[in-house]
Amino acid sequence: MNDYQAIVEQFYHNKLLFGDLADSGIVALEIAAPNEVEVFKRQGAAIARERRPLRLFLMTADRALLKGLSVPHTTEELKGDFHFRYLSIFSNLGALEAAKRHLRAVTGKTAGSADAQYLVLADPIEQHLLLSGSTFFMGLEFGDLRRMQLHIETAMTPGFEFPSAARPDDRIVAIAIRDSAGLECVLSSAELDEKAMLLEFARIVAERDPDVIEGHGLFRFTLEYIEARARRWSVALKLGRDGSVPRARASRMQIAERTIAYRRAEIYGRSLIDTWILAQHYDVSSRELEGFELAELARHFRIAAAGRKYVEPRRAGLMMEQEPATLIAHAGECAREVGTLAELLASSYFVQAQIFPYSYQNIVLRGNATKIDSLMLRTYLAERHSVPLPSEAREFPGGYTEVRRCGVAREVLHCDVTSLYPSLMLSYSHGPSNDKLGVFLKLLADLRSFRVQAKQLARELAGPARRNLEALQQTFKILINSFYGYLGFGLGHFNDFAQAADVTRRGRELIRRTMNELEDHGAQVVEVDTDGIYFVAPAGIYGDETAQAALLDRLDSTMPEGIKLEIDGRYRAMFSYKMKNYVLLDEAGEMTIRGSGLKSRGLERFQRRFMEEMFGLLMRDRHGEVPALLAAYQSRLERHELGIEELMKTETLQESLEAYRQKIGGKRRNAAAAYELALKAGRPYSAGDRISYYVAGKGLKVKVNAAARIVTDYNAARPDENVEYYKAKLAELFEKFRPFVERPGLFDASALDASNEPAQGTIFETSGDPSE
DNA sequence: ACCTGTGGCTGATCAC
DNA sequence: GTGATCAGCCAC
Repeated sequence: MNDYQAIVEQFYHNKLLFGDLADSGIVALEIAAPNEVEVFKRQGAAIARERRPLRLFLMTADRALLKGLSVPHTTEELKGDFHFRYLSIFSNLGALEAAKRHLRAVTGKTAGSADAQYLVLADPIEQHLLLSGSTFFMGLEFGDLRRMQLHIETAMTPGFEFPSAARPDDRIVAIAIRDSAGLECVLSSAELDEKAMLLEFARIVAERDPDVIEGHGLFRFTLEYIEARARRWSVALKLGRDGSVPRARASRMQIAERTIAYRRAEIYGRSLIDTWILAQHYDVSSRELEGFELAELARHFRIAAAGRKYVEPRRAGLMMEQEPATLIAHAGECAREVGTLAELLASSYFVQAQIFPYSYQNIVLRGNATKIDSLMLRTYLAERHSVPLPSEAREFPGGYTEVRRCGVAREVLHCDVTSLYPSLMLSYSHGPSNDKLGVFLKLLADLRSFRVQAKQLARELAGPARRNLEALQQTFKILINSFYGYLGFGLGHFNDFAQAADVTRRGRELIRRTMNELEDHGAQVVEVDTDGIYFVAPAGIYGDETAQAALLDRLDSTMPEGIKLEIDGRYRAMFSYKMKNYVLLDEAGEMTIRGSGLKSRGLERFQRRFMEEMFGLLMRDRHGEVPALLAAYQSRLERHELGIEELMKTETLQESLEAYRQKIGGKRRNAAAAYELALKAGRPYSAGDRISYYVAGKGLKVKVNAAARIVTDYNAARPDENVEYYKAKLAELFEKFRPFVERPGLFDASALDASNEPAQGTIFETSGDPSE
């Protein structure tokens, strides 16, 4: 056995993480009958199916609650004296439903309320997995899955700008299908009518029998469209492994600050993976995607199919007017890109499906703290131990943030405390105080040590083994970072706000101590956020790695056991603006912009461009050229030279139009341009959709939400953007940076407030100055 | 039905 | 005008 197998084997023998290890090869699990699950196991090219008794459960705080319940079940008392101390097991769905009705009636409350008397998980598959300890994909690798990619192109009724399956003349013109076993085909209107295409599509799915169907916008567009067209032609889309048609219901998911409405579809025996959703998740940590259309992602990840022609995103709708032959070729390329994208973005979820008691499809849709909770529950139930009620949420202070100096600094280093919160939690045993079985910190410690080993081994290997370890390592990293969040998670059964507050307090103390140490050693601290410090290197240290190591050693000696510092960045220059807002210029001349004030997607592109060019000048000691840059932008605005892509704003709708309308009616929020346009458009927009608009009209007094126009209405031949408005915006933007342009160098941040007042004689003429 | 946390900046709007 | 508030986006 080689190192790789040995280490992987060792990982997978951790029961806390991977559950019961016996059940390998599961690629799907479905409720086949009220009292049976059907398990689909992959065995090479074949699929084995077996039926097993269904096992469901709920927990109660009081045995008497189930008195009088006549459906068959068993109840046992659990160890310990936590709130949920009785476990009731059911062997059929109807019995569980009856029990839920009974409990609702007896307690007058639903599960999940603050003082809930019972606990029941919403999804029966999750219950079964949690109770049995089984998880998906054990013993398999990502490459073992039979994956199919699906992409459709549609034609629109003339005069419309968006597709709708409800219009009789809108229709599918191409269905591209690929799979990991080598199939590549495009069904198209060139050969088949729409009904025949749909029938053929269903036949191919049944024949190729994929475990996973992947698509970009699968939930929010593709499946819904296909199903709508199938209804129109009375085609039963038998896509399930039992010959059933897809089921779907409206649902929502939360990804960071975004709430996304989507249509949750399910196909019996298969997992549905939407790369659009994977990209949303990816962007939460990377924050570098320009947009979420397939073409943009393909460009970003450099995975474009050969010969791919790009279309500016806002013009994507015009693709639909192209010749069928172009569309058909395009569809095949898209399916190929979906497959590559899924390989990049889904492998971490594949590993997660081996760990958590959720289906592969649902793993993508659940939050990390919820997943950690499921591991806690699984172990407590396996040990037949009672489970506490979540404690009530309360606020607690977070990380320490400070801008000590602002302006342009030279020879800057960044040091950070490696894995600050996880390290503090392990060093000081900050786990849930009611975790009697010690699951939480054990899991965290195991994950951390696995990650170290996996990272190390991945470096030594190549090929698929390396990719698998890399996926493991990435997954562990994500989980490790979620443990702190779990402590402050209102719905975590073992949450502990006092412990969460202790962790952040120690973090603040530690970083402040490190700042002081650095200054004592001759560094000038510039910017601090939670676990990292940017500082001007003490004399002679910047280019000298040995001297840096010596400095780190001295600092490390003052650190608590188990806490390590590292220097992980070196920058020729840094422009420090405000807290969490700064620009770095590295040794290779690459610039990195951080912070919502400087690089937010909420800013128009011309503002971001202007700032980027200005920062480049500031950091390269060319302040004098900024006024000319400003003048050049102003004149390009006047002459309509910038193009609407530079001027438009793209915003994500965070709530449904209905919710917005209600809030406006109740004066509970202000009018916003994106929503007003969505309301006018007549298209069924929902939360998570993005809208691009620009400001038209004349003068500076326009109300943005009234003067905004949707960007597809812009006509470059008759430009109607509000030039005064955009010029004023640019002038205001420049004003914010004027002090740094006029007085180069690094200042104490406290001194800036005084110098930030409007300068006494304006040095630079700015044609669009709003003060004129 | 769904949900990891806190801290910070900015633009738009509205009440004062 | 000014301050307060909300929404959106971002750092860690």
